[in-house]
Amino acid sequence: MGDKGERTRERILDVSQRLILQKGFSGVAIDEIVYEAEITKGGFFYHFKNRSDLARSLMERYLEDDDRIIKDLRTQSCELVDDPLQRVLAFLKLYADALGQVEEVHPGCLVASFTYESQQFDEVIHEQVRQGAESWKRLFIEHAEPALETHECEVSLDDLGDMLNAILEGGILMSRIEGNNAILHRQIMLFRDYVRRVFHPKAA
Amino acid sequence: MGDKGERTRERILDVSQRLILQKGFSGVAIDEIVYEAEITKGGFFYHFKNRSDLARSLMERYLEDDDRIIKDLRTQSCELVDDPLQRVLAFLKLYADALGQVEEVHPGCLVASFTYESQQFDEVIHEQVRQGAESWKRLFIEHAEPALETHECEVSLDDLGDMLNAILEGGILMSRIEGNNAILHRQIMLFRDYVRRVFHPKAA
DNA sequence: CGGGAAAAACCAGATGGTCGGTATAGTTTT
DNA sequence: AAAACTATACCGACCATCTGGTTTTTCCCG
Repeated sequence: MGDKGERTRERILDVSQRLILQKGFSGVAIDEIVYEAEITKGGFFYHFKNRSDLARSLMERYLEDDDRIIKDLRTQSCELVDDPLQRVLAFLKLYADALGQVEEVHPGCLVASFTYESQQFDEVIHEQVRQGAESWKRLFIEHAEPALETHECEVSLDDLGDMLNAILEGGILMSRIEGNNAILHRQIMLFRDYVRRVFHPKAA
Repeated sequence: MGDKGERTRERILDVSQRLILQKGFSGVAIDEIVYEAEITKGGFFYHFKNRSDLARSLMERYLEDDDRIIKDLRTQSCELVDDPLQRVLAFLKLYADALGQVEEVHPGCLVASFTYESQQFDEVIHEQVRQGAESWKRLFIEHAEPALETHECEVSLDDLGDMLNAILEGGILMSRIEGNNAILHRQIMLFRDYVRRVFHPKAA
């Protein structure tokens, strides 16, 4: 199988992502990536045209992975319960567990990292970041929409989608600052509690 | 007044903060700061020992400013209403308006910026960041505590404090991504709505 | 199935540039 | 006279990128 190159490429991406989330994109030298990935500089530039290309590839992979994870949890939640609102609540519990119940602290979100260095990147990456955030929001909204058939919601799903994104990003940040991943878990559960409170069964 | 030096120092800090929030700490060269602040390199190093010193001074000033702003809003809210819970809600409305009702998008938070480049900084700055986040949280908790005399709260104030921090940081991030500061305003108002829902008057 | 050419994957090293920081000597402002 | 700079030069480290060569893998032909 001709996947040796692919494996090296993935290793470069893994190492890069880890380093970037700790030091910021501009704070990571290619020399450092090359050293940690146990390749040479030539090897790096065989796989990536330049720094920008690395950034674009990283974000692409990150968003794809994230999308898959969220969709998996959504599917799981649908298999667990039938009621649309309960599915949303189950989904949020699964999400909280997935992100918050690991020992180590969350490594950070590439979307946040790149946003705080936005002027270093070209318009292609800005668009990737926007699409990513919008995609997360839409996944939540689509999952929550069926619940509107049987329930009234006091808040717009649009605002709730933004709120989930904000809580996630903010929760990751606070967890990193405190070195305590439990914060992230609890914050998602608080959001879940809020969702529970703003939905009311429709009076038939 | 012998504050010419102080004014230059402040100008350097202003320029640095603006640039860092756009490009990240590692992404900003001292040469660039020097150019934008219309001084020379010698002038820069007259005011700051080195890069680390700049970072520490920036964070120090940022936290002091932020602390003052929050305390002002808290005082304002106390002048507006008497009921402890209403004061918290008024405070959050004032906060939302202050941060969210400006035309331009929020420039970003230095605490978040530094956290996403944490490995670039020494332990002194890590401690500043931790203290900063804890300070914001404590200011909210102290402001909300009197409400517990007359009301029951279904959620711990500790968790609510973390939630406010998370919503703020996450809201700032989402606003920047979308280029729309209204998101930040609405997210703080959603948090306010949550606070309203978890507090119940005590049955005398 | 095996050898060999082509293509893919990777290495070693050089280049030109940038950056943080230092140093020095002088000038303006307070 | 002290504080607050300017002007300029310099250094060593670092850094992105390129060139040209080498190894490894693939795969096709016999």
